[in-house]
Amino acid sequence: MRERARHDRTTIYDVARLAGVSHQTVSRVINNELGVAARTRQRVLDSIQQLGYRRRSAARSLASSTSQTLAVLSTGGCSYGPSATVLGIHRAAARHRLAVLSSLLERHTASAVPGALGLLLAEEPMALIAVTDDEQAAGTIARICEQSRTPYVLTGATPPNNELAPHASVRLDQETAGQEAVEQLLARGARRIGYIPGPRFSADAQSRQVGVLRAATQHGIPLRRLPEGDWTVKAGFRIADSLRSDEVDGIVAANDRMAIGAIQALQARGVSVPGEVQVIGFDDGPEAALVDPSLSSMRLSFDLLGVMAVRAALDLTRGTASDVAIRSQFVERGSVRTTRTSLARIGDRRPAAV
Amino acid sequence: MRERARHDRTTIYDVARLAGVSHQTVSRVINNELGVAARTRQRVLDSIQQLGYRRRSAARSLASSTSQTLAVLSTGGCSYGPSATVLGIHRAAARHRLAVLSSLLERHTASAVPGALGLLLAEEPMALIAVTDDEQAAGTIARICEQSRTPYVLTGATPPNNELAPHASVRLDQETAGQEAVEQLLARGARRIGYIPGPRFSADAQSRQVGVLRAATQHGIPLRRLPEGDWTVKAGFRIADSLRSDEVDGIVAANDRMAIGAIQALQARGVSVPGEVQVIGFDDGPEAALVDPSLSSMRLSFDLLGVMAVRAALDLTRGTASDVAIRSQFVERGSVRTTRTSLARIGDRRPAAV
DNA sequence: GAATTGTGAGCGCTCACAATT
DNA sequence: GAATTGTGAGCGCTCACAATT
Repeated sequence: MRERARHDRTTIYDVARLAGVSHQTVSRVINNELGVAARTRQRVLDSIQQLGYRRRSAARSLASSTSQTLAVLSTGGCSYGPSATVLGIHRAAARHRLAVLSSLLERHTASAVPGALGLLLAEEPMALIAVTDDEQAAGTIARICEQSRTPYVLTGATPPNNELAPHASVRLDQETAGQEAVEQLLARGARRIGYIPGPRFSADAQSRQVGVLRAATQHGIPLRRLPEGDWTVKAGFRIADSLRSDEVDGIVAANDRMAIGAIQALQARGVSVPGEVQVIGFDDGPEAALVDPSLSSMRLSFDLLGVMAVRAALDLTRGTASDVAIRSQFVERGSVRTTRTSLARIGDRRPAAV
Repeated sequence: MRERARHDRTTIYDVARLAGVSHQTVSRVINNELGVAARTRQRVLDSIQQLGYRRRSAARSLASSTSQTLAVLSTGGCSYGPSATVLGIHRAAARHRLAVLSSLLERHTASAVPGALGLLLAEEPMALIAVTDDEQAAGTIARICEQSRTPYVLTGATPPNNELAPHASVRLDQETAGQEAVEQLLARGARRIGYIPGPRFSADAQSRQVGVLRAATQHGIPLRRLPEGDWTVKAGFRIADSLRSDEVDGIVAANDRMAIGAIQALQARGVSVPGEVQVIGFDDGPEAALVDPSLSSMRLSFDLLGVMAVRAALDLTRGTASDVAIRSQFVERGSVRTTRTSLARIGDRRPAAV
């Protein structure tokens, strides 16, 4: 035998020796397999305890060609939605006793996606969950996963048509949310509605816009489409500031930040919110409740999105591909006027989902 | 040879055959080792490219008993500080081409720490970084890491005295930040300063308080210590609301949220901020700039904290233990009065760090 | 025959050393 | 002798099967 640094690590062989069984029996016990006599199992468990044995997952992965690891790639930095989604993924993964390997990138670092993905895939995760609303990044992720035959779940972006690797899509039903945002303003008496869209590259922004436009069409009201913003407060301010007085009596912004900026611009010009202009944002992030007036917003269940993404990933490994859309919820706050009439009639037209 | 499902996976042996070299030479190339002839290296690289070979990290870990993986355990949920720290860790890890295995828990889930840690340690990370300001959680983490001889880095909590496993501490210099917050108010004419502390279990809250109290003592001003809050806007509101009029002309709150709540309470009673009471928070999170008046805050470089934590973790694996404190920065906004006099004289007394 | 336990090879790398140029 | 390349065992598990109760 060669001279190799002898580690003091305990292996299943040590446990087996102490328990007086074979290594395979120990393997059966740590994998909770059936067909081990209760007494034997107990002896093995005692030995594990006594020696402080802990299974080496690298050895297991290598031998079984499977891992108990989920990979997560997010391009959302530390902004609220992506963070909450990633947190939901972790909660669900912990419940299934899966390890989570993650790579968090910031927006506009698409060039870093292949490198990050390579690092993740080297660990051979059972599946990869992409948390991104950047269509280009999602495309890159899908392509590389297809190449390496890694099952993947997209949250927020459009799934491709490829079929080399199993994949699924979990998303928030942003279209319906966009539609409801407009309908909430209509129900509150607004008739000249302006829409501040999010950036073109964002799938989220696109679907919200589709819903907004659809609502306007369906209800036969003109929609004032404002310039595209980049999600920031500053952009919301600038865009709302360019409006002529009286041009709108309601504003839907594609996210909370831009809605907050819009409110600030209106207030700076002495326009009352919600008296003269009502405003609704998207996300219902933590800042929505803090501003004055507090911001009404379409609440998107990012946490649930993460949980469903894990479920979809596990389904994939069992051969089932899912395509889930999660419903949003209107949160009424100070930036809109209260309404006495029930909105049920308008709201109920939406298709059920989840 | 037994019948075993033959995977189509390419290994270094496949690469070696194609390149006409031994598997060891391939290993040398993929590990960037010296002493491989340039021509040979190129042939191997070409073969890797051609076959789409990707190293299996499980095999590498098993054979070398080392991994290129960093484990991260956070108890901060998706709130700003912890998220930004975790993001910083990811940025730095990516730069070093390290995989990141993470477990994100929410506050008050201390009971989940051992389970989460077990899952992480099974992967045998080169080191673990704890992102928590919960002393109890940090204690548990330290104990378990010591047991399994895993190097660990604490961010935000106090390191223990154990010496079984190498460990380091990286933190934000919260004491100095607390001191400066008070001094900024003093420099702006405030003389009756109230302090809203964070929860007792939080190490962050404790160090901020130490600095605040020290500043008051040093400058010989009375400090009105208010009841302890739980970081929420609501707590800040409640605590500030319990103040008698004129009791304070300056408030330092242990975080932005509580500071925002305090401002709202004051404004609700018709007290002008910053006219009658000036307010300073901690964190400089995204909400600080959004409220009205915008909130002055002690900016803590969470991102840098994460980056330094990775550096400390790498140092640990080379046998160096570091203990780093990162300086904070005052961000002046609308919730304090402007001052014409330079603050350099008061500010300069602080010891240099990082 | 059913339930339980054991045997030995193999997963894909790295390590220590040997062999070749 | 220095630079480069090769050999075979071993890391700690699981797999497929065999052997035992």
